[in-house]
Amino acid sequence: MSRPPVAREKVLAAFAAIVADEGEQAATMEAVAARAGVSKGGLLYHFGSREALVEGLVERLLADGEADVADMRAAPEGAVAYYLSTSADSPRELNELYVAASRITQTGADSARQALAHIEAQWLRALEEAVGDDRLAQLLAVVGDGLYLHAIRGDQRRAVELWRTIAPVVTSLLDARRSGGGPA
Amino acid sequence: MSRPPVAREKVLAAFAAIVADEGEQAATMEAVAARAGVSKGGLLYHFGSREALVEGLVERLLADGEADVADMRAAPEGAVAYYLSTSADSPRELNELYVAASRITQTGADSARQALAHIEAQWLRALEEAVGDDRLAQLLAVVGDGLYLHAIRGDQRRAVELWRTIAPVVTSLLDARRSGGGPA
DNA sequence: GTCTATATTGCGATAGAC
DNA sequence: GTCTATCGCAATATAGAC
Repeated sequence: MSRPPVAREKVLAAFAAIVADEGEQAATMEAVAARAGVSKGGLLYHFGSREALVEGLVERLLADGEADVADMRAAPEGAVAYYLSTSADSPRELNELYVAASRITQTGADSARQALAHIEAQWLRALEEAVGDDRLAQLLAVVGDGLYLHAIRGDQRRAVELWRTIAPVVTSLLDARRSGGGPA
Repeated sequence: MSRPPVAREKVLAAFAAIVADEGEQAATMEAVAARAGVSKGGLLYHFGSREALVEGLVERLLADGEADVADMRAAPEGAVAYYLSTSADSPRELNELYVAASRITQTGADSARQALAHIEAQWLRALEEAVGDDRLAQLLAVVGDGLYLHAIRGDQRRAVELWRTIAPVVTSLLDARRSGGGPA
């Protein structure tokens, strides 16, 4: 348990990668096996079914999500900037898992939906602590979701472009609110 | 052309409905035919392939999208409120088409991606005209995308909930900006 | 643990009657 | 214009050798 077989990890990484950049339908057992460098039979030794593959991905998403929330709280640029910039373009492996899970959501895997909701709730809590206003935090979370929508659609360039454009607006709005107190 | 057969329309509506609320994989030719009340052969008379079905949906999305942009510009509550509230919960048929197209995007249909980009560009232009600031307009567009992400994931209740929560924040931010001029 | 078959199912698409 | 019947294929999963 503490040291799962290497092949298993490679299979999981291949599955996440194909789902994230070609879609779930492209991630057939054969395609995943080929990308991981094993045979179909070899894959099925580690993951007895396609569903098991999805479950494995969900488990890793939850684990990596916890780590990301910790990074977010400790980020020098602040939790808000960390959250939004990584929503548009996360260099880390979490992005691939998140995009993959978001796509899998659409073919009925309820565990993926729950895992995403779990992580999003934690991101939201960290945002609340950072801005001190739960409704503003929800707005920021929605902005992150909007950036992610483009990443999920496979247009990460557009997501990054959008983030660059709106970042100063978000900053100025937060500043204005902090200094002025703001209505409502 | 001006009066396409009724069966064709019913098939298209069934396809959009199944994709929107059960996912694209569930929308098999047989399932679509059953929901539309025709046989598989009957369906294939109108749409010779699955791809033709997708193209038909894209065409309707573009037509309905134009109509929505017109409604948005004419909305009594203002273009921003119209856009964001309908992002969370559009009572109209457009929502189904938009969600369906967003899902289809993930199985490689490039025409769906292009159609969505086309409509989104028009929404953005209408937002720009309403708020008089192109970067703020992009931020609002991203907020709409974020609300839609939840609708696309099949959790429209959550999308509506989020909109109710953040609506006053958006309003107050817009007001503050309008009266104060705002930095940047 | 990993491989090469192979069984099985479900889908898109065709053919041709009505 | 709509139907029934059927072909061909691709994908999941199994069986059993190595």
